[in-house]
Amino acid sequence: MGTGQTAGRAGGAERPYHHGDLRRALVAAAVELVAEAGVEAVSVREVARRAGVSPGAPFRHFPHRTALLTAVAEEAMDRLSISVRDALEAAAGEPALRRFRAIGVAFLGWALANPAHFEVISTRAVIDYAASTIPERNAAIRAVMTSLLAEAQAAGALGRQDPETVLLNGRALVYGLARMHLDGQFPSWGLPQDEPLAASIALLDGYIDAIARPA
Amino acid sequence: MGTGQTAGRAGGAERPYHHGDLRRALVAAAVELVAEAGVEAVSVREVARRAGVSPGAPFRHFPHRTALLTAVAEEAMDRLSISVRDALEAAAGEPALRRFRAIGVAFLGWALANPAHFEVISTRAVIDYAASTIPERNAAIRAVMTSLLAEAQAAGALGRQDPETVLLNGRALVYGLARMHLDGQFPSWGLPQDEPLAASIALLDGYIDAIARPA
DNA sequence: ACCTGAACACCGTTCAAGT
DNA sequence: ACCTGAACACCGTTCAAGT
Repeated sequence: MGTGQTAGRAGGAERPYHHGDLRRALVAAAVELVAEAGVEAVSVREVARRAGVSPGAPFRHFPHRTALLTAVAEEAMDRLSISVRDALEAAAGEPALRRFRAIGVAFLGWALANPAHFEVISTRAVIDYAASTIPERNAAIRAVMTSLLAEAQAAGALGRQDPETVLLNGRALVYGLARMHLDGQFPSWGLPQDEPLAASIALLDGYIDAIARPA
Repeated sequence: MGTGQTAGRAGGAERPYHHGDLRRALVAAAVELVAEAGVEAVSVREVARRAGVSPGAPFRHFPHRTALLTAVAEEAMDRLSISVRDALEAAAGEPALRRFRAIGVAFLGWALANPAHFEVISTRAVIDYAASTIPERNAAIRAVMTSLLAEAQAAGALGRQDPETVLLNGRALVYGLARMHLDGQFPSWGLPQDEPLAASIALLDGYIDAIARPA
């Protein structure tokens, strides 16, 4: 044990990393820190400490703190995308408007369960949003929503609203709810802190009902 | 000039403040900084510098940076409240649902025109939201919205949705739009960066139309 | 009563020097 | 090619000492 030579790619890197896959280790440490103590708790130095490396080392892999957090955000966005995909698979047989709803429910479920990660993928002040892969991930989800609403409209399931308005208002609603929760505003709007997801889904259902064609 | 004695209350405090109303000067400097360069640019030391005072002086008036920013947020919230009040006065003669809409328009107008101040009053990570006067200001606006929706319902202006759902979804929608704008997400949702207010109001109108009783 | 100025324990970031 | 460790210019916050 301890001949101090580790392969760069495969193999089981144990103990400290003097050579290992530092980039990945840094992102992993940052992801942990975000979950444990929120975005503001992520300092490059603390991440370096957790990776067992000197304070300057991370700058070999990320030009600045924002770039590190952007990598964290991209990983978080991947998880959100998977959540949405799973929800769509689970709702595969249902009408288009129900599948549209399922995306909202998945988003709310993920955002309320992972507030700090939701903050990272959302907040401009924290990451380089435009330069990240997040907009394209978003675009993919948006495209699914658009086609679901087109399908719903073709089936006569929509009311008076045009699909684009339904899409954007739905997105803003769900994003707004997730943000209100994150920003600690549920109490001041009479929403329960204990069952935030149930309350949020009930509101989403109210919205869906408002834009659906009357039965 | 310069006999170095300034009254604590009235009088015209000129030049530096060696004694003056430092608390107010600190808040004013912080408000300026927020507008100029955003929340993250507000450091206690920079605020002290702008007020012409030593780095430790602010801590005589605010226990921590968060308390200073909370004072900034309360001032910002006052301005937002005035904006809403003015909009309600301007819409005095109109039907309840139009006055409900006017509150949303005023909120959007203020938030999009003052993104950094909107961030300060909204973000939990930045201020002590619960301990501030902001929740009560919010409650006042919420109370007006509630009574407007009750009035709208009594007049038969609402569709199937119950007023509480209409209220909370309306709030989440408008908050979500303001946040999406602040977080730089308008482009990735196909919304114009140049005319964000017009686009947001159009969406709000779509929502109002969806919850209104069909004509 | 309020402010100064030095101090402490942190930051992000850079850069020579090491391996 | 990648990492160390010292350095720089910042922070928030505390606290003796000054007026």
